[in-house]
Amino acid sequence: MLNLGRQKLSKPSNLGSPMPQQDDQTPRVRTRFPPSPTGALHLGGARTALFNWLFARHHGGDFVFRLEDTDRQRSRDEHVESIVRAMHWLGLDWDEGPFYQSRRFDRYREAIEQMLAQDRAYWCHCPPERLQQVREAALASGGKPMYDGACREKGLGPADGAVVRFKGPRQGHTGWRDLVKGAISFDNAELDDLVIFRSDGSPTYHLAVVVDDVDMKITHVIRGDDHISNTPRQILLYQALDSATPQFGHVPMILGHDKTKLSKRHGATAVIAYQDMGYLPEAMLNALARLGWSHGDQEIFSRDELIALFNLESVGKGAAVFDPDKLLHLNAHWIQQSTPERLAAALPPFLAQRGIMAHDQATLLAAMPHLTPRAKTLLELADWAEPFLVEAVAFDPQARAKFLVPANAVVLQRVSEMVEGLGVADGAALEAGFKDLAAQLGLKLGGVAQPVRVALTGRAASPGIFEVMAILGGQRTLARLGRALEMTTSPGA
RNA sequence: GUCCCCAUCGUCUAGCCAGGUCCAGGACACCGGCCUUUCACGCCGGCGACACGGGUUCGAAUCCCGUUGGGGACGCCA
Repeated sequence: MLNLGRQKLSKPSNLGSPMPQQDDQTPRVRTRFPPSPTGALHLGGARTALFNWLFARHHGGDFVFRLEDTDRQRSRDEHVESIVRAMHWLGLDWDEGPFYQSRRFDRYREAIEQMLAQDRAYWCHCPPERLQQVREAALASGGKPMYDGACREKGLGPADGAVVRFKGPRQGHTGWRDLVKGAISFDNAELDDLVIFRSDGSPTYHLAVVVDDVDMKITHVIRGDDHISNTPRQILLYQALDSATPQFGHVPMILGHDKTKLSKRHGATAVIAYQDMGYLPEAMLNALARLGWSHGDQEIFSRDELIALFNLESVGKGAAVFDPDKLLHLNAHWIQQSTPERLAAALPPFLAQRGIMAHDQATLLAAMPHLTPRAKTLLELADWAEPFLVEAVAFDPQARAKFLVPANAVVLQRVSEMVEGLGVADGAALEAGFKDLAAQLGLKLGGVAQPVRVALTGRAASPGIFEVMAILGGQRTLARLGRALEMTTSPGA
């Protein structure tokens, strides 16, 4: 069993001081994130979680985490674990929960009894086949596939295979002022009597969310706009339960590059996959926040800035397409902002992918500042770090064929002598020496630097050559120079 | 099909609510240049959009209507 107790991951600092001002008139802000554990946390869900979390943190309120697992067939523990892992990674900590709907069935049953007693719900004996027919008939005659209310006034009781339906109003309109979309209204005639209690004894989503949001005193429901059509039905349920409705904010969906609902066809959609690909959580948070929300022309936001600046008014109304390139760019930025220590701590898994199971930490730390401007992901960072961490460098065949040739033997020989004399600590002296040598040999600086670069790193691209030598140290520099010198005369091996 | 939502560069967006300062600004990507010992970083420049049609107005990206387009919902899934 996972430990899913009260979580306190990162304490959002109050730098920039968001405004946790709470007077006694306005109730404390409480938001929630209620995924159903039927799959991994995907980008859309993560953004919804982020917006709810930011809204709560901005207002100094509470963020509740709840698992909507009323569908026992599809809900799985492994998905709960992966969602929790993703939330942890992103640093979205919750104040209460996780609550499991599957453990609250008694409470839902109680609500249903109450509605039944007040004639706000009724038993329905219609078999699935009939429902299917009614839907098809409605569709055929150009209408909306809705339940026709056959059992509505029959006064039926429980029976095998029976369900309980909500007895909704047939006239009037149900609307609300949406926090992001503005006024929205539905004709109640468009709403049919939805099932709130299944024949297997479990409550349905609509009933469970409403009861939970009431019990958990949720004040703001921030969710994807694919829930807009559910909202009038839920508002009616709040009323049937004699409860006040929370405020609703429907944020636009995140689409794939072809502008359709995000799915596996669009590449990596599970947030946790980005951790494995070498992305930093701050980059993901930054990217997710900017998908739909904006603050003038600002593009870069730290977690604390997000908390200080986030508001629902600045959330756009149109759907957004997720752009992996922008995430990559943001990741490069946040890698550069990060500290060598933190990066080094996050690197082992990526190093391991390259077969490096152990390495010298001091060397890695020393190299880090020269590596970060070149890496857009931790995976790339590990790649750049490799030459500094392995005993014998792997030579890029092309680089070797081009630079470790007999004609360059003299270059390597002379540089070795130079290093023996000057050491590797004084970059300026080395540079002067390189220029001098280049002039003597009738070469440009690159003519000297490139063979040396390949000799020391095995590649044609690396940090500045004098930095490379300093990081490697005199001994290893000389050893690699020597080995490369041998290679210039034995092309095959 | 019915209902609901939406509509500024390829993408994310600012501007729209309180019409003129917008022949529309920023960012990513792309292209060119600079820097340079390589690759990056950085810097400079370029390409590139108000979906369409009416209306209101001296004036509309901004307000109104319509069209088109897109998305979502219509389950004993959430």
